[in-house]
Amino acid sequence: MTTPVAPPKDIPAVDASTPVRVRFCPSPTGLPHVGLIRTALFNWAYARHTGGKLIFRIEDTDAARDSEESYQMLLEALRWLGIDWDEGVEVGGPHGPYRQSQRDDMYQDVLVKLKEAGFVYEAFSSPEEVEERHKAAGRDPKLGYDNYDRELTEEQKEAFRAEGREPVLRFRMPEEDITFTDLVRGEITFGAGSTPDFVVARANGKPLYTLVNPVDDALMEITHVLRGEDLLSSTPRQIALYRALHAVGVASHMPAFAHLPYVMGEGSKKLSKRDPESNLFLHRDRGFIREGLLNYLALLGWSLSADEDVFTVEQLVENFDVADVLGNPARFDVKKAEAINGTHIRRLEAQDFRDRLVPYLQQLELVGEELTERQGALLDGAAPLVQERIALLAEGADMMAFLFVADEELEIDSKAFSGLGEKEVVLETLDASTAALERLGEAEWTTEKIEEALREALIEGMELKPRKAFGAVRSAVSGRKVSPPLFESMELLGRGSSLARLAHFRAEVVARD
RNA sequence: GCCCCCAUCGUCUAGCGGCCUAGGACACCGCCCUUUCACGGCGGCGGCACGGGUUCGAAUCCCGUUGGGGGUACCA
Repeated sequence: MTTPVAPPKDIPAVDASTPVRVRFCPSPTGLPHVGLIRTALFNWAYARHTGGKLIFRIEDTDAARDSEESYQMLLEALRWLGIDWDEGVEVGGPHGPYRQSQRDDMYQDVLVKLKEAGFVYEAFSSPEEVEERHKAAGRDPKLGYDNYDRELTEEQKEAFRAEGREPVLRFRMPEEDITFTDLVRGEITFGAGSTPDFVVARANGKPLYTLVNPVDDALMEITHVLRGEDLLSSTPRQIALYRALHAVGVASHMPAFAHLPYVMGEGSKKLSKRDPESNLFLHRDRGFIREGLLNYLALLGWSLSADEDVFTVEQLVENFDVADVLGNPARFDVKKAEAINGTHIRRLEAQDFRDRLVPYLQQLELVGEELTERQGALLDGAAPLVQERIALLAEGADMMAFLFVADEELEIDSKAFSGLGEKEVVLETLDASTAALERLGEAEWTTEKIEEALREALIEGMELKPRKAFGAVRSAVSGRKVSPPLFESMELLGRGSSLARLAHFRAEVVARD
């Protein structure tokens, strides 16, 4: 082993002319988190904006926490949103494999090089021993590693081994300030000594994130590291290690760093995996469309302009620059996300919107795998009626549900009975409606004729307020106080069903007290 | 404790020294439209954390305070 040295600081950096290579490198632990996906989105947007490449790598070096299921969900999440990658898992590329669990040989090679150059050393101290030494010296026991094993002699190491100890490998931090320019936060300096020597490989030889993340970034020639703010304080370690990697010929240049702000939940705490709204799939299941969620996620830390909150993914790609990302944490506001989503829903082509509703109708078991001709026709007619009035696709399916159930299976919401006025008047209204509608033949069963008949019977005939008059009919036909436009709904439902529901509802009213 | 980050309406933000008596969006409250609910339109409420500087001039620059967050693992 050579004499320990600090690696040289002058390693090539990236500049504006360097072709961009960014990466998304999650650990497959648990459900896809919206904060994580936002990070993927910004990396993707930056790659696409600059004409660069996005590399998708999996950091599965923690066998105890990683799962295949989680990996599959990550793929599903990115595919759903349309975030594609140029190199990485599933698609391959010149720097594979892209799962760290399959790259151990490379890490061992690098470890040997670093050891030979004296950049890493064997450390035998247990965490308890480090703490004890701090206490004995009157220091704060929570100070972290004390660099005790830095200058161990071969004899001392042998003695430890004789005790049956296996050493971890620690990286020797240079004793100097480390400064870098964060693309979103500007110049940041960590003082010399503020970062203790850190472990790069476990006693069992398995490398840790602290090693493999920079090593893979170097090997995959990453130029811009856009990652979560939680990794900001590990950057000095990353930079010091990068310099060492350059010294041993593994890294060609130092990447630029950008630390993206947190996505917060309620109050002032980071949106945790425990919070339901952190789960990307929950939003999808509630009926967010990719356009809406992508738009909202991009708004967390970035903005298109002073007065536009709604934009397309094309606009995002055209305008996104990581330098414009804000450093302050952003709260995930479900209400605003829904509002943005609603706008995108309204922008959908009618046919597209209709088609996207199908899975939600299936989820409610209103339709089967294949739509029947009748169901298709109902959906065609109802989709335009709900498109203007919902923020989530699931709401749309729910709103048109009454069209897809048999008359005798229609559930009547208890609230549908309230606010209709005096019971006698309600019955009279229903009777007048039925009488007027019965005079309409099948051929006349159109929105216009239905409206005409009901207006004549109820508004003119009974001199009722429209709200009360149509409210009773609405409750009868849809079982709800709120529904798509009534006359259109009745046309879709058909004469027989409409009259049957009127009769059924009348009986229910009579039976109620 | 130590290190680092952050600080404009309730929330997300525009603002990068004079265009700001601070603009937009969501939410909220009115009104209009209206067969319900929405959509749409109009209006309203509401903010530069505090204290020092620098400057002719500060939301914008600097320092401090306070507050919030993260890190300080043989997790990532």
